[in-house]
This record gives sequence, structure tokens and C-alpha cells, in this order.
Amino acid sequence: MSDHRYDPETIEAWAQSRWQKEQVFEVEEQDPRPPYYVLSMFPYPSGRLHMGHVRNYTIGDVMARYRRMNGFAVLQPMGFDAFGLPAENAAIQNQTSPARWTETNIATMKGQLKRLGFGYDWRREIVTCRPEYYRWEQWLFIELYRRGLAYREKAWVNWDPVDQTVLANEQVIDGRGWRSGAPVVRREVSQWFIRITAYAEELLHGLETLTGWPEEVRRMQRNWIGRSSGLEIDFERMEEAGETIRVFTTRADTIFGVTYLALAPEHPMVLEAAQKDPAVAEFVSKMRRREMREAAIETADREGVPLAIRVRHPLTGETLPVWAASFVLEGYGTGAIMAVPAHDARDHEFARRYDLPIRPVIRLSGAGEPDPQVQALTEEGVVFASPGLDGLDSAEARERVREWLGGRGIARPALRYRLRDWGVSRQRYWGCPIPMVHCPDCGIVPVPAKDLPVLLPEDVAFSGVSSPLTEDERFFSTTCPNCHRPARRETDTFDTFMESSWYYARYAAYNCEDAILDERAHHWLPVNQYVGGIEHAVLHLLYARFFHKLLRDLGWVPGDEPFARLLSQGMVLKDGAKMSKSKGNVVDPEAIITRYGADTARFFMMFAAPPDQSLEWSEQGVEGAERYLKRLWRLVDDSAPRRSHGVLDPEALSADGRRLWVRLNETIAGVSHDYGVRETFNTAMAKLMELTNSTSRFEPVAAMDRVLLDQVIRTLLMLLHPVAPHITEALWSRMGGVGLLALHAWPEADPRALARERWEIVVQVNGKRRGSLSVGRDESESAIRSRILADAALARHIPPDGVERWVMVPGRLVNVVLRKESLPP
RNA sequence: GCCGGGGUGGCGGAACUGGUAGACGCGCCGGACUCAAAAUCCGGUUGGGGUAACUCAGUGAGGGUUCGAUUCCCUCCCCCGGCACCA
Repeated sequence: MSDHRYDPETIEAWAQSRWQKEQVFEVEEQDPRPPYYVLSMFPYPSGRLHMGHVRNYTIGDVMARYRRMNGFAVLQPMGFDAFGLPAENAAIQNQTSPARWTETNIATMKGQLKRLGFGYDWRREIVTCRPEYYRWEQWLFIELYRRGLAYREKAWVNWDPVDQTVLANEQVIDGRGWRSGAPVVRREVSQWFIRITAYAEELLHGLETLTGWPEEVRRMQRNWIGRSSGLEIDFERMEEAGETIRVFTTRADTIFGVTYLALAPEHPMVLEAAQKDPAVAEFVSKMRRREMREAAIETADREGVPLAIRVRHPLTGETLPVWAASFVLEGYGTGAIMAVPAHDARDHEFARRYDLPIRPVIRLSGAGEPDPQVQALTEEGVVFASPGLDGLDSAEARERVREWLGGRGIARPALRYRLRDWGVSRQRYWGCPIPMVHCPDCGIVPVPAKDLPVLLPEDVAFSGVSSPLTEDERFFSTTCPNCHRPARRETDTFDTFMESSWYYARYAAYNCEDAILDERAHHWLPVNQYVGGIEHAVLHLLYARFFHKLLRDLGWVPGDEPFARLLSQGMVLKDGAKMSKSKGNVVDPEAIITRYGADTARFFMMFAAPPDQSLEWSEQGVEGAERYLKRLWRLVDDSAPRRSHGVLDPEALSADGRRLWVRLNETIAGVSHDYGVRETFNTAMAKLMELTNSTSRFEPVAAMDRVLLDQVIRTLLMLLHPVAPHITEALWSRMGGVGLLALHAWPEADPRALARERWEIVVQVNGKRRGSLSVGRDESESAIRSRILADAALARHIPPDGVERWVMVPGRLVNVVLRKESLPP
């Protein structure tokens, strides 16, 4: 450490070996410091780290190091979300096995994570494709099955008729299979589901307790769960006495506006009609070819076909037509709706297209409402043209309809959720085997706990078309655990969201061999701070919250929620677009580390944007970060002859010294607030740069100034350490600092320096800035007023007797409001 | 289409609770050092008008509330994320 040049490669290796030797990042439950759990979303081992990872993990590491310096026993683990589709794709492309490909990638990425200086307790590493992890996922699934929370049902999948395989949505491009190019059809397959809807209400209400989460994420989850309370109404079929069509509606107040019923293309009555009516059959088969993605369905043309079914309106007795319609979703409500084109946008569009009547029954109290024949009026309002409801507002009318129809037994209140049960079966190889056996005699039988894990065979022939598990007799051929006769193993694997739904808990009990978790989960959970991409705002975070509640009900984890605080970080962009191979705008983190060092990469990431917003990558910005770190290095070296170690007495400072001392303490307070409360690391870095600039310019005059200079620089190193840990650790050592900076206590601001005597306040006239004024702490408002009127430059803008009123904001500004008539025309 | 977020100098961004718009950095311009260049240091840098003091305009567009709006409300435009089998 005697080189005078800033050489990141040397000092970063040096600092990392010091931390490792001192086991700074390895924590035990017996640690006397209070526990604090910082977690970053683990990566999929795609090959190499990308900038999004670097940003995510830098944020997490900054938070972890900040809390450690504030006296916490910080747990910060890392692992790999190692099952998934890309391994299968790569395996086909490179003629390797998914297991080997994955393990190679993990080794590469782990090396990259270490080079970046992230402080992980690597003893706790989790790799989800290893049996010691997934065996407990299988165990948990069986527990859920026994409790009725896992069940089997048919569901639609994308089917490639040429490759004879199930496709992920991602593998369907413009309705065709990505490899075969054949038009994709949908097919119904029996699959496993987990009953997340049983927890819908709790998942919804739990959001209110998550005050440490961004409001937008909570809002997205609330909307995703989509609780709606309404009415189920039975419409009697005219031609089949006693048969009814059950619809779900939240707008029973518009019941007199119903002009037709619409059924989902998959509705049983539609399928029945298709057997007799070729036009319906044609429509159903067309719908079967459409994409499964909600976005595709919602943006497609709203089309339909009339059915030879008529229903009776329960209140008017009128005959209504029934249609099959593309925009009605089989999975939501009852798969059938009462259409009110005057007051629903989709019903309206459909009615216009097929020339169905539009009957308005709601108007707004205010004037200027649109013509319902032209545009649907979807707001609530006052009911008209509805005998018995006229003049009621929407809520009252709904209540009355509920009473009427409820009394006749043809309607009942119903709660519906947009949230659907979670389909966890995947017809794929590289995933966790579902631990079930299909026995011809006993039906579905779970694998006994003593036989877990069901190992995923790794020496398989991998064609890439169908899952090797379905062709590997050694795998699927087994005996029934119940009757011991020949049986077939389940060959589907789990959705990879399963692994990422409980890994946060397993880190605490990473090496527990005889149970899914142990008491260590109670010590560390909930995660105090979770950090990850905004793209996981709904699915992953909802599934993990759900699993936490399942594990809680089984007694394995404390509390109702897994993540107390959440930071959703924004994307890393280049030229305004997400970095991707197809756009050719990828910047490899390793190349950046090699050229500039980890600290520069980390500093740039934190400085360039607030963590929750997207970050624009800029090579010149990186150079700026490097320049700053070099300047800091030089500051420590160049200032050596001018500073001395000692006890600071602010009274003995020169005037300049006193100013620097005030600035130092304002920086401590501000940066601590930025790190710990606001989580805006970019503003913290700006404050540190400002302090660095002031310090470089500072020339000690008094003897005490030299002590101050020493203290300012030491403090600067502490404040910067979470972001740029290597250079600060090295400079700390050069300055003769005691112990490791990584374990040093966080500095505290001296309240004496923060107590201000005077402020600079702004003077406005009619809201326009006209100057400023230095005001003492105890100066009265009337004294300030007189001084403004006495100040020629300010009074110039104020006509005599023209003041209407004074707006005085203490410590900030004065706004002089002028009388209108005193203004020039 | 639906849900969520964003739009501020040439660029990334700051302004935390409605109170100085443009902190900090990049880039650019000028200067110092140098035979020269790089590196480094110093100064300037929202736009218009003015030698200047100063002055007018200005936070995606339009409107509103307010003494005062980047911040709150309404309408609209554009970009990004999610939409259940990518992770």
C-alpha cells in the first residue's frame, strides 16, 4: 500500500482479501448486535452478469454496509435461481446438458460478484437446481396437497402441432411456434394448481401493513388481485325450461340497460352450440388458435357469433339474444356477462359492430354528458328508464336490485377476484420434479417423505422438442407408494417461480438437513430490506408473500409478511433502450471493472440516477466517476503534510475552518438521511463530491484547522465507504486508521455545527424573485418588512402604499403581494 | 386494451412538506501548466434582449386552483415496465 497512484486492481484485491480474512460478512445468530437482513433478488445464471444485476446488487450492498456501520449484524446472502427455460435452449444450441451449462455459468457469475466487492455470506449460497434445495420444495408441495391447497385441473396451454410440444408464451411469436413456425393451437391439459385464491383476501389486506413498500407496487398488487363485489344473476333460458345462464356483474344498477348476454368462447354452452351450428364451431376453433396472453386478447378485435339461445330478462320479461364473444374471459366470474352497451366500453364496441341495441339507463347529475349511442358512459350516476329504480343513485339501485332478485332466488351477492389460482405445472425438463405418482388403481399418490427428493436425472438425451422426462423410463417408471404395483411418475416440473417464492427463508437455515427451515428463520425474518427490479412488482412478489403465509400457517416462519421494506430499482438503459443482445447495446460489466475498477462502476451506478428510476448508461459518466475517485486519492496524499491527528475543538478554528466544519456536519446529516431514509444514493454522492471540492480548496491557517482537515477526510472515507468500499478501505489504511473501515462506526453530526444563526431568505414581489436578504434567527417579521422597504434594490419594485399583503415563510422567503390598482397596465 | 411509472439545459440528473428551477456530474467554451499533447487545475455555460446593471420567457402540450406550481386538480401527447408458461 505504498504506491502513490490510484490502482484499483491492486487495492480491490487487497481490500477483498482483508474482508475475507476478517470474515466481515459472515454472521451468526449468536451475534450480540441486532440482526438486519438485506436481500437482493438472486439472478438467473444466464452466463454473465449484466448491468441490471450490478445495479441491483450495488444498491443492496450499499444498504448492507450502511447498516453494518450503524451497528447491525447484517445478513446479506446470495444464490442462483437456477432452473428455467434458457438452460434448455442453450443445451440444444451448444450440445451440452442444462446442468453443466448452469453450473459453468454460476461459477463465472460468482467470480464476477466477488470482483465487485459485494459483501455476501457465501456459506449460505443457495442454488435452486440442487437436490438439497428442491427436495424441500417437493416436501412443501405435498404438505399443501394434503391440506387441499394443491389440486389438479385442466388448463389451456400453447401447443405446437409440429414439434408436438407445449410452448411458453415467450416461444409463441405472432401466433406461431418459434422453432417450427407452425400455427400454435391451444390444448387442454391436466395440471397442478395451488390455491392462491384462498389467500386473496389476506394478500389484499396485508398490503395495507406494508408501509415500507413503494405505493405503486402495492397499487399494482391490489389491482392484480382485483377484488370486486357484485351480483350473480341467473337468466332463464327461453327454449330450455328450468335452464339458466349465470352471469356476474358489478353494475346491477344498469340491469334495465341489458340488451344481450355474452359468453366466453370456452363456455360449456358455447361448446354445446358448436356441435350443432357450423358458424359457432368455426368461431370456437378460431378462438382456439388465438394467443393466450391477456394483452393479445384485449387488443384483438372484439368479435363474436350469435347463438341460437334466448334468455328472459328477469325484470322486464323481454327476450334477449345470447352471443359468444371474444372479450369475455372464461377464467373470470362465471364466463358470462350481461351486456350493457350504454354503460360499458367493451359491450358498446361489440354492440356497434353487430348492430345490437344500446339502451341508456344512467345519467350524470351534471350537464354536458356524452351521447351513449356514440360513447359508453361508464361512470356511476342517477338511474332512469328503469321502473322502480328511477331517480336512485347507482349504489342505491344496486341494493334494490339485490333485494328484488335475491328475494326471488335468482341472484345472490358474490365476491370475485381477478386473481386466479396459480398453475404450477410445466411440461419441461429443467425444473423441479413434481413429487407425485399416478397409479392405475390408487389414482394420484404423493411420494412419501422418506423417498424425497425425486431427483431430476441429469444424464439425459436432450432433443429440445419434448421433455426427456417423458421418454426416460428409468425416471417415470416406478411403483405406487400405496399398493406397490407399477405406476407412472409425474413428468411435469414446477414453475420456476416456486423456487424463488421461499428462497429468502432458506438462506437463514441454509444447511438444515432434516427440515425445510429451523429456528434460525425466526431469528432473521422478515427480510428487513429487499431490493429488486420493478418488473417483479406483481408476480414474484405476490407469490413470495403467498408462500410466506403458507409457511407461517405450517409454523415455519414468523409474522405475516416476508419483506418489511422493498426497493424496486429501475432498469439500466443505453441510448434510451433496455440493454439487449438483439439491440446490440449491451455493455459487459466485467469489461468495465477491468478497465475502471469495481468502485468506479459502483459509484457511477449510484450517482447517475435515483435507484427507483431508470438509469441511462454513459461511458463518459463512468469516466467522471473514475475522475472523482482519483481526486479523492490525490486529496489524501496531497493533504498529508497539512493535516494532523488530534481532538477537534471547533472554538479554535479559523473562520474558513469553521465554515468547513459546518459543511462537514451538514454533509454527515444529509448523507445519513439520504442513505438511511430517502434511499437516494445519487444525492448522497453529490453531497460527498461537494464536500470533497470544499476540502481540496481548504488551506489550514490555525493549528486546529489541520486537525479539522484530518477529520474531514476520515469522515469522507466513512461516508463513501458503502458505495466505494475498496478505495476507502485502502485510504483509511494509508491514513493510519484503526481496524477495518468496513467495521467502523458510522459518523454522527455535531449538533453545535447544525444550529444556524442566520439564513439567506428570498424576497419575491408578486411571486417573482427580486433579491435576497440575510436574516438573523431572532429577527421579527416587522423588522424584516422594514428592511425590505429600506433596501433600494428591492423597494424599487414596490410602489409606495402598494402592498396588499405580506406572505412570510420563516427561514425561507417573503412574498410581497401588491394591490392590483398599483400595478402598471 | 387494462394496470403502474416517467417526461426538467446539449446529456444524466437536483429541487425532500406548494416557497430561489437547473445542486452534483458529463459535454462544450475560455484560461493556466507544457516545446506540444494527454492528464491536472482555474473560470464560464437554460434560452431571448442588453456593453452592463438588469430584464423577459422557461420544467412534454393545453387549461385550472393558489400570494406563489417541476410539485396539487382536469384533458391530451409521447416513452418505459407488467399483464399470469421469460426470469
